[in-house]
Amino acid sequence: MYNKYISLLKKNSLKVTPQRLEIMNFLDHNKSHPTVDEIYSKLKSKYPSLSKTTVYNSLEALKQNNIIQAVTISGTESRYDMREDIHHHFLCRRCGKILDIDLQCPNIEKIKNQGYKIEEMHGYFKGICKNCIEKGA
Amino acid sequence: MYNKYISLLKKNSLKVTPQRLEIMNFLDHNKSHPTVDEIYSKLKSKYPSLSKTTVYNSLEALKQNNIIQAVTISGTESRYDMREDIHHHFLCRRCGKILDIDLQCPNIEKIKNQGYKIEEMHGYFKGICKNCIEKGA
DNA sequence: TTATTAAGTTGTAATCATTACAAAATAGGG
DNA sequence: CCCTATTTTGTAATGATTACAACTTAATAA
Repeated sequence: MYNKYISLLKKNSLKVTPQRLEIMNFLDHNKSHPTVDEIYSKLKSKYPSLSKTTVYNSLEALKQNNIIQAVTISGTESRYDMREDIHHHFLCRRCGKILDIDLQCPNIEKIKNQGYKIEEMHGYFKGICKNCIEKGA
Repeated sequence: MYNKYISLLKKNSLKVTPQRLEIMNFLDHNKSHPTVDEIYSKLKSKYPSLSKTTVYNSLEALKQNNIIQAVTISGTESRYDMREDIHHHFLCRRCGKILDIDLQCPNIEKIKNQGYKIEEMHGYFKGICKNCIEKGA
């Protein structure tokens, strides 16, 4: 059911293309913060005509319209996230996974009151995740 | 007076080299979160033998030892910061400046209590800074 | 439905930050 | 002063991202 994605695109005056629908669908069903390359590789096998530039272009358009969010926690590549609510991210140094951390930032209001206009907020934590701590020695 | 930097290096079992001292001194006196290229260019004119690889290497060593911090807010390049206290960053989309935001994150303890080991914490805000809002129409 | 055109897609070729590597230099302990 | 591990240096890769131009298509209006 791509209706959800179609209306999101239309609401933002973006043309509805099969490529964009596939990318949105992929992100919606892969919450592991995939890289451009992961998105491209997976979709390429199903849609051989897909170009990596299209993936970049589409992600950029979706990001500009706040449909998706770029997660730059690793420092070397962007990862993408389709969640709408504000949340933070945790990068595990041992297993490399990027986990969602659900918490509110009580500081945003404070900064707004200081005269800043806030358009984006990112909270990144790095360390060792619960899972790896339990497994590891 | 480079004594401060010398003892910081020694405390961390890093060799004291003129390159490292210059880089530390530069960061200490340039709180504008310079890029590798900015650090390199400025120091290169004073110390022509300096190599950009050395800047990268030194920054990496200093980062590993928590003497400096990498700020990856822009997504395209790392910037560096010598402040010791925990603080957040604000990237102004209009003037491009990266500003320090002094506030505590009350959530760190919460996440630790959930079983995560936290080694780093980064809070990034993006928007328009006070200054640009006042100047702009 | 068809014609029109602005928007989107594609592939290739740049770009640019960062890393790899190996040879030369040097810091610091003995 | 010697020795050796560490650091510096320059050059050459790497890898993510962007630029670009030709081609294609979505969406609008007649």
